[in-house]
Amino acid sequence: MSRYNVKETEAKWQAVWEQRACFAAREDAARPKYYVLEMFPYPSGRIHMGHVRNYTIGDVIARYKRSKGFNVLHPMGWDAFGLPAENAALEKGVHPAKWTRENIAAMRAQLKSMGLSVDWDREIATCDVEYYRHEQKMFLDFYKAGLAYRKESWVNWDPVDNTVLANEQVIDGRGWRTGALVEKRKLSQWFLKITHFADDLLKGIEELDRWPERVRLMQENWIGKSTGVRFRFEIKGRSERLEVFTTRPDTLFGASFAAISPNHPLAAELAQGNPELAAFIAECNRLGTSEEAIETAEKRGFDTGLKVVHPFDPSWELPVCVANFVLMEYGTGAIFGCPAHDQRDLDFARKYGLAVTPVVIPEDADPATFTIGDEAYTGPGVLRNSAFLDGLDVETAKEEAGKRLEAAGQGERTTQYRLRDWGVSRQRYWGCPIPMIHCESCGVVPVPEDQLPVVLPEDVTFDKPGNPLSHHPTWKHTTCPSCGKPAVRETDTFDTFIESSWYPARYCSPHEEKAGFTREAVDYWMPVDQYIGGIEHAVLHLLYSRFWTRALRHCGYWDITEPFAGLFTQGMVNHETYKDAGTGGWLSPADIVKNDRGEMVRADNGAPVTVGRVEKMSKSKKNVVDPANIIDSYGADAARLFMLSDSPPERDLEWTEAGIDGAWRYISRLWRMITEPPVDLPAAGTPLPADLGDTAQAARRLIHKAISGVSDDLEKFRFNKAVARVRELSNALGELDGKGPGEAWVLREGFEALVRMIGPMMPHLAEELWTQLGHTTLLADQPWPEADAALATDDTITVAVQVNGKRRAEIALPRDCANDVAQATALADPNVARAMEGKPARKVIVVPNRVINVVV
RNA sequence: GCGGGCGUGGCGGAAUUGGUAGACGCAUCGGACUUAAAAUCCGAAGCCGCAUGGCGUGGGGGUUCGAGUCCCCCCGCCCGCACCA
Repeated sequence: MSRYNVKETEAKWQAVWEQRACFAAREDAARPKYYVLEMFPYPSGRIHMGHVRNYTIGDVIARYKRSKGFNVLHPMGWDAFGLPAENAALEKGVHPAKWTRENIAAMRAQLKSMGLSVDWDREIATCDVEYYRHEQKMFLDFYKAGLAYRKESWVNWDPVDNTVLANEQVIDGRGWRTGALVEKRKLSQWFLKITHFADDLLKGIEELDRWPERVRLMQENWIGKSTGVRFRFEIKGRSERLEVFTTRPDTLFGASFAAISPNHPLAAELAQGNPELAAFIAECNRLGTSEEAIETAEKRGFDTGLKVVHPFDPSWELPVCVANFVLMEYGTGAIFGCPAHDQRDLDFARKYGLAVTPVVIPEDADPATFTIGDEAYTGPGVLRNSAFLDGLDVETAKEEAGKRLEAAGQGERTTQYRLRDWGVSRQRYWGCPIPMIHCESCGVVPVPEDQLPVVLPEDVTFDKPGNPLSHHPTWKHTTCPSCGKPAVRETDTFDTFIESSWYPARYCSPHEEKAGFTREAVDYWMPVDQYIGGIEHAVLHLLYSRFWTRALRHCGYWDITEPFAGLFTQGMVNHETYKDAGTGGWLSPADIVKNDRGEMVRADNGAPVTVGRVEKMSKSKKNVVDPANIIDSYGADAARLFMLSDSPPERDLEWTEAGIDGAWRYISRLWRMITEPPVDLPAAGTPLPADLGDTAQAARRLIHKAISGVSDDLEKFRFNKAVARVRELSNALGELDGKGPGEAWVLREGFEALVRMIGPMMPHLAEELWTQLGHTTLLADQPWPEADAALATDDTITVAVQVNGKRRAEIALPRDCANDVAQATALADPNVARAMEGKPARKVIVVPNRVINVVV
């Protein structure tokens, strides 16, 4: 019995595919293109199971589409700038560039061991100047087009390290390295005007019909469009006015206060002469901005003593409070409070004894008795107690109130977005330099295009805290392109989301030197037909890419609007967690064994182990399984098969030892079944014999049903079902002894179909079996099998017969047989007759080819 | 709090979208091969019952000839978020 030699076989075919450049993509107008892209990895050093799942899914799609005749582009590269490289420099003294490039080399080898159908000739790394130089040019074009600008913005500042911290480096308000209390500092930073496209980005979501609904929803909420009115209150005794935004101008007659954010300039001004208010503001700021804090926080306010005048009634004055639930970042940082129709305002009013006047009465309520309890009324209704708005419905009243404010010059109807402009400056070394120069006489001057690229210097040191670019002896010193006087370069670098915003385009012409991409290449390949990655990028990366695509169109780079026509978000790879029952410390799966009583114990000392819940693989919980070890012992195909089996790809998957064993067993079984058939198979290409017996005939039906089913499953990314169907077919073929008329021929047909169908999932095994079946071609170049529609549908169908909705019998009927024949056959069945207990059928429902229900 | 999703055997999951619930796999049990074990192969199995049969898709109700699927109420779990005026 020959054993399948995984290691040798997988290495052999990987080499063959590479030598023959099987997966090199060329533009070809004659063939339909298909661009499959998995989110490119950050070169952390080793691949993890999430990568294996991601790239397996992508590779199945890529190989399947290839076999269906598409001209497939399936590239790979590295999201190579970012903070971890700088941390490595600080912790291990390795230069970020060296660390990154070594990681890339290691991970490239690991990815190649998966047998991906990637065009490695198109590999890119975003830290290469050949890559990032092009985004410097794009940024300058955005600047010219008014899409990039500079403004003051807050950063987290670590006073000990004298460095800016990213949000994730701030833990409980302290710097992650120094433990020092983080300060807020204002710095001048670069922003991209994503808000310019707010409405377009929102409208575009409607067209993304191959995106998951929940990602579309998350983006919609993130953009957060609301329409309303911006108007100005007159402040008693002061010359300036208080501007507020509201979506409910219809409820203005129910107003009982105005409130401003603790961070509102007016609050700051008043606090100067009022230590109590200053203390209140400080207290509000202390209260964390975490969701939990906000949720449990009580609505609190501080009466400033100021009064504002109601816009529709000069004799009506409202108190102005500083309130902890008003956000400076949204709208104008000030609101008017209508307790009857807004829950937060109601909570606030109840606490401080302010008036609660209902002005919208539900259609079915009695206006004389309608009152508000502890729940604000936010539904539809008719306006009351509202002067000129009385009797109007909510929508009409909103419009009318808006018009009045506009007519009086007090306000205007506007649209408000939650979306804020994208701050792209990072006070970091390992990123793309922002191509700008600061001149004392000329101010900010863009680097002239002929001086691009601004190359990130690699001769830097990390011995001083802060950004090494600022400490570099020469790099930042230059001359002003405008006046020629000495000037300094911008030492900030770009947010790494910029690199990932346009990399799909770079893959289309990765070696182009003059531009980020050529028009011909992107016109042919873009947009990406299928993008695959984790849900964690649902908002930022995917939204920034959509923005960047629009910004490029705005600047005449191309005509496309959306970078990703289809999006698939895969689930996580999880694993059981283990703790030492005595010490409570986390244990790795590798440290655990089953003892002879079937209990989980420590491998080293036999101590009992508590098995915890199944959770996302993470270093901290030690429930990580290294794919390299798995591929080493079971092979890439087994790992790939496991990733595709059982769990639907969008759901979380639990990695288990038993599961990978099962995958390996199936591979061995297929190998044995096909390399040691029960009878000699006819030569490849032997025509269909005339004398097919019933067994052979039935087996052919199963083969063609499987082809049709698997094709359908792969089209819909239902890989778990495709695997189940493939196994079903191999079970059926395994039962044939090949001795009956035509059976040997059918075995060959079945094996070939099987091998073609596992091609995308287990490409090495499939390629090897293809050779074993006597072919000299490459399976990778073979077309997907075609199902014979006549064979894929049964001509006799087993139909269930129900009596009063309960299944009582099964009968065999010719496909699509006449209803009266079906009915007669059903009623003639003895089990049916018995269940009917001699009563006449009142009604018989016949669902063709499905079910017959007799009602008595 | 708001928004979204989910709940099916011991487990992962399937069910042609209102038509035979439990495909396929894992674990389990029985048998064959073996001195034995492993591997492999064959077979059994939702639950209750010896059986005719009954019960069964988180719980309760409804619509329907027929409900895992549709509607209403409740329970539990997961994810996202922004007190958004």
